[in-house]
Amino acid sequence: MTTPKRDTYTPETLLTVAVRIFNERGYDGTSMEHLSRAAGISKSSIYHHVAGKEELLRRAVSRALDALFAILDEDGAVGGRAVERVEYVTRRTVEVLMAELPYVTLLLRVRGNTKTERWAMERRREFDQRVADLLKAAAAEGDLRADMDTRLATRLLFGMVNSLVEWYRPHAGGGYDGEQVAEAVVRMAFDGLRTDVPA
Amino acid sequence: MTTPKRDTYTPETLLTVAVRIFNERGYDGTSMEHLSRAAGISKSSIYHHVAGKEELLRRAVSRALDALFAILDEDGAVGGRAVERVEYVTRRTVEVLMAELPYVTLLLRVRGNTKTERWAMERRREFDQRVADLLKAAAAEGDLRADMDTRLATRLLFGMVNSLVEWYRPHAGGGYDGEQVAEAVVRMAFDGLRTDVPA
DNA sequence: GTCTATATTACGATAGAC
DNA sequence: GTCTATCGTAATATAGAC
Repeated sequence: MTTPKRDTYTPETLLTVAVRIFNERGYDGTSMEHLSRAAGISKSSIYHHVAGKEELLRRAVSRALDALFAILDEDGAVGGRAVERVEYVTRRTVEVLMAELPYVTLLLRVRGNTKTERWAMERRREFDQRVADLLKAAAAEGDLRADMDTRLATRLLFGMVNSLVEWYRPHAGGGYDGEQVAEAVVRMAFDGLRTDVPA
Repeated sequence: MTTPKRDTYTPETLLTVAVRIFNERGYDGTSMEHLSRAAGISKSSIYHHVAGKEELLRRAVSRALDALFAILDEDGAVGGRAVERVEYVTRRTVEVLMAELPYVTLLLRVRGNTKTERWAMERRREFDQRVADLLKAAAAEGDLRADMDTRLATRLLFGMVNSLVEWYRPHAGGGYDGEQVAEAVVRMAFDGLRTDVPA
């Protein structure tokens, strides 16, 4: 079994450090020198574990993408009324985003300067398209307001969800509970901020 | 008067080119060589117009910040019921974001690696705080749902608004009308996506 | 105002010792 | 597995001609 012997790096433990620095400085703003100082080993030692900077990026965004796509295969995302599936995917995306925060953060900030970045952007677009199809189905079933374009609604909804990476921090002093955030996102998106008044 | 004589660059016209490339490749991912090729002049010619890369960034984020702060001084943001002021600021922020799209985009993506970036982030936090105070007042007046933390609501609301920079493009083929987008944001944020049902 | 040429530093990555 | 030393390239910025 994989006993955590400590001390020496593996590609996975090195990735944890690298992703943190990538998110602090941006991928392009992070040099191997920055990574080596944060990891406490020399630049050349990093190359013993991974092929280079771009492999670290590829491992990170893959992890984020795998976690996001897995949502779409869960029971709550494949059965029942479309509007229920949309709510389910929304809530689960918030949860995955918080559970895999640094990896998803990196994914959402990729600019497309390298082959790895362009591949990540393309897979992310696929995920967005799958979600957009869900909203379209919910609108067709009459459960979403008809006066709003579904593609636009998808973008706003997931713009709100994805914005979590800009401020959500686990365990922070004034931090929010994960469940509280997911609930707030769903409430605001589907029922709105305004005090309920009789229609 | 400032006749647009064409052809030769000014700091302002150069900024237009630079901001576009900054947004395509990211600020750190953009070299002076990239800028010189995009502008059609040599690297050294750029230094004739501006002190360097960071001055271009400073000019860009200043323009974005000035436009955003100006909203808070407009009539609709200072008078009347707080919830009306929140709606006004939300709508106007969407409009400013679309009108100054490349500049605001750059502002929202700075990471804090340089003094200019840290200054921009600090001013942006001030703006966010001013908006958060507005929502707090609206909640105190009973016009926003009481079961949601106002700081959290502010973050979600402006997360949604700011996400526009990730996809909104003016004049695009399948593009949205600016007014339509602003209306959709306000509708979704305050009334929710769901079909209205009697309370 | 724009250019070519270049100084200087930083970068990603490798070689080879221990 | 980690290190020091270094290679080759690309970065920001400047010098000086036109």
